[in-house]
Amino acid sequence: MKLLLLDGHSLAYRAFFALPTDLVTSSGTVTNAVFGFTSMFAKVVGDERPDLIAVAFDAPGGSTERFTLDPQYKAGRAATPDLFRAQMPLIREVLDALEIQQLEIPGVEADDVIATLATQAGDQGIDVVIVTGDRDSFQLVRDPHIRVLYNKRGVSDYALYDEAGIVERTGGVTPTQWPDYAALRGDSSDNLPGVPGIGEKTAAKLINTYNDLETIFEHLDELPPKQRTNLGDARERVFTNRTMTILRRDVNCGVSIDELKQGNFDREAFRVLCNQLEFRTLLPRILAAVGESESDSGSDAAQAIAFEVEVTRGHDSAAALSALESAAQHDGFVSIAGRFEAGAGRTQLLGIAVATSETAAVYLDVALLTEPRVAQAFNALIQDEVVAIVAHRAKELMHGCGGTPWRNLAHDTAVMGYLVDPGEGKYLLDDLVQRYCGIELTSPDAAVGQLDFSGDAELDATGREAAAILWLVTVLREAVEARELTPLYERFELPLVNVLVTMEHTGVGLDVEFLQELSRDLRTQARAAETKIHEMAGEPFQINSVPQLRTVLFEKLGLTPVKKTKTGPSTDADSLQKLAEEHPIVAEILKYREVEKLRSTYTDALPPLVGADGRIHANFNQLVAATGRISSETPNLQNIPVRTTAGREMRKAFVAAEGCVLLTADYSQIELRVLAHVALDPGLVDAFERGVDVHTVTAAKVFAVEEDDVDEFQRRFAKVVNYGLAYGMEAYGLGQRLDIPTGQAQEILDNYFAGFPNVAEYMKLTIAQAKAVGYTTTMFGRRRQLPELASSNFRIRQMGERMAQNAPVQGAAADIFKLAMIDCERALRDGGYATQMILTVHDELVFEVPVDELDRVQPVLRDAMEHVCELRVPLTVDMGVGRTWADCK
DNA sequence: CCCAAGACGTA
DNA sequence: CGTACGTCTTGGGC
Repeated sequence: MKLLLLDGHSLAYRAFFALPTDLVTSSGTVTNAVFGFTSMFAKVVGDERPDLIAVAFDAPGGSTERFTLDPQYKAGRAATPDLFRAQMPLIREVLDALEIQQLEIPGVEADDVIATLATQAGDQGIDVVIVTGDRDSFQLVRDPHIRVLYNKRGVSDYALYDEAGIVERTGGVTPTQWPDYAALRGDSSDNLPGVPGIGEKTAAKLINTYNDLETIFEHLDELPPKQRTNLGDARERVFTNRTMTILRRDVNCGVSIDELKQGNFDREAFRVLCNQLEFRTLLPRILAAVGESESDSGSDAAQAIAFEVEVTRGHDSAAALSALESAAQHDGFVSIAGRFEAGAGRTQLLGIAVATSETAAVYLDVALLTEPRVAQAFNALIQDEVVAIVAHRAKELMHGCGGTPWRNLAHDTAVMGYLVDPGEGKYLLDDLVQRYCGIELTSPDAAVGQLDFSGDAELDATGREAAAILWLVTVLREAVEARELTPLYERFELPLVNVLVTMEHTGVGLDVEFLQELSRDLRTQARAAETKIHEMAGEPFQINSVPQLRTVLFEKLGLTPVKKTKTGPSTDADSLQKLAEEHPIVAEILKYREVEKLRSTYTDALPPLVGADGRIHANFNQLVAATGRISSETPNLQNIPVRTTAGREMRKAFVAAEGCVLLTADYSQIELRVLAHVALDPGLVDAFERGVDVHTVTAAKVFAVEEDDVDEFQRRFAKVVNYGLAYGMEAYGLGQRLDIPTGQAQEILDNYFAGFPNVAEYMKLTIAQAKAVGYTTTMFGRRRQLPELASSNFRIRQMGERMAQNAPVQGAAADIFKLAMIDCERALRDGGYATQMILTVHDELVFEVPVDELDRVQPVLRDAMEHVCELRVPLTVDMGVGRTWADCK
């Protein structure tokens, strides 16, 4: 006998956030949560085949009991988005149609209902599986009968926990100990504060050592001083937390266990409902999972989505040759997956798998690939303009294969995943395959963790990846197309992969000796500052340590705190600046910070990253920034100092190769120009068309003076306003920034919006539109999902509004810039230039140019950049030339 | 070896 | 109480 208990609210909520809200019926009903929940339901029912099922829902008011104990319970929690709430009745309707028992007990949460039923059933020797995304259910697990099927994330990622599983997952905490553990750790989503300094790890350790809260508090004296005081202070809170976390097992549910049988449902009625919801693929899955499907024999096949891949290993060059040659003849997508020693793209490639069908792949060891004839065949494959190559994170694979671009790259599934939801995060192949295709990529062998000494499992995995990419391509193409992202994908993102791989492969020359000398100099300066600081403080201490610095400044020397962080007064540069008058130590600290920052982040961190070729090869990441920008890591070459004189020195270390110079090309005020274009503001457009300084024009409007009479001070204010605006800045922030009263800042803003009325209008419209659809769009169609806008939490919603104002502007600038990179690269290639693009910094490109082609290439690049697209205002590019980056002025 | 917090570099 | 990033040091802990 098996009972399945589902937490309806928790699962539906997970589904809602896992799936895009543009899952709508043709009549406009958003169905992502219904679809996701039903899909989850079909999967677990199909997998578990329970005899009894019940779905519990939270009572509308929540738990009366917990609320009485702590009025703050679940306070501050984002109200359920309207789009979600509207779908709950539909979920109930689906379950009704399936004749599944639903329980909603007034004054009680779903958890407690489940706890009660699970305990009753367990006592009767019935096997219970609890399906939920709420970890508090872990306390219910009891061998051998009660287990939790925990929804880790998304709609298809689950883990089934028995007692041992819980212990393993939590780092030693047993189900019985769960409430004590959770009480220490707190629960931010339920607004139960934990103990400062005690996170999951520490809580688990304490529970492991002392077993329960009572014992911990009896042995406080054995703990480190910090923990002791923190625990002591939080004592009452912690015990309340525990009471709140313990689930009730005495709820009067009004049903007995044996009544939780699925009723005889009306298949036709259900079919009609599915049609209304436009669940085409779901209908057969549900029917297969629940009760016998139409054709009994086919039921198993329908629910388990088979993903068998036959991976063969090419053992010799003949096998490799024939595999590569037949791939080259293939009339359709050819997918390639790579296996790397460690990090993809940055370490040795061990082998590749090639697939031309969704069920078979060939794995080739890198040793084979280096044999001349095989290498030739492989090169033919990746360079052949007719063959359509698809890959996942193609750029990394290209690096593994020698760092040259693949002109026949037809698709990159990671890039598509990014475009569909650029905030999602990692775009792991197995995640995408699971989400979009409903397929478990990990092979059954790997899943059970079999030890494997032959390495065959890894080859197998690479082969499966190659095959899975072919599954994914089709589905993602549809997803991209459905969101009208195809032009952006084909014209911008996909060609960019080749530009980036070339740029990363080329790298930038670094003068290591220069940096080492600079490092010595900085170290001396730091020492000098350090000595003075320690003298003035009257004792030596770690200046880099914020807690220690706080003690010295605000306790010992009695300085006045300016602003606070959540752990104490802030010591950031802004605050310290304001304290400079109070004590001479402040200036020295600022100095110390400055030189130490430069030393640790630049002069000392960069040289170890230089490759065998004497150059730095950063990783320019196309898939991280939610707005569409490119980011740079290991190292970050997009934050090399430039604002201060001392900082700018760093740029002298970035040097052109022998016979070359560096050429920088940066868009002048690209974001403001984008704003002028999209807002179609006459004042802004006019300023850019006249080619005058936009900050001066702004200053004239804001301070009501003639443009000729604007002074430096007014211009500086105007500049802050201009940029702050694109970030959704308000009066308070502007005031802080300019060190003026909020009222005065408000006046400036009012004047601004009076002077540029369309900007105000545009911002309002943008926010309203984003709220209506749940995402923003750039002028080139790039989307950014903004779930924050649906939050009931004021602060989060406001943050969402600022992001909504910024994303279309920053994003469009990024779009334009990416197009410029592509066009520049093409111009260089078509013109047969030896010039290389080596850096990209949001609105600036750096090229390495052979001296003898500088005069010819400069206008070519300028033209490519300035005419990359047609805006209502001109795009202008400033260029600089020099031996080092610092000299490019 | 890992994590969080705070600080700070860039556009 | 201004967006978007990546990296460093500390301090605590595993």
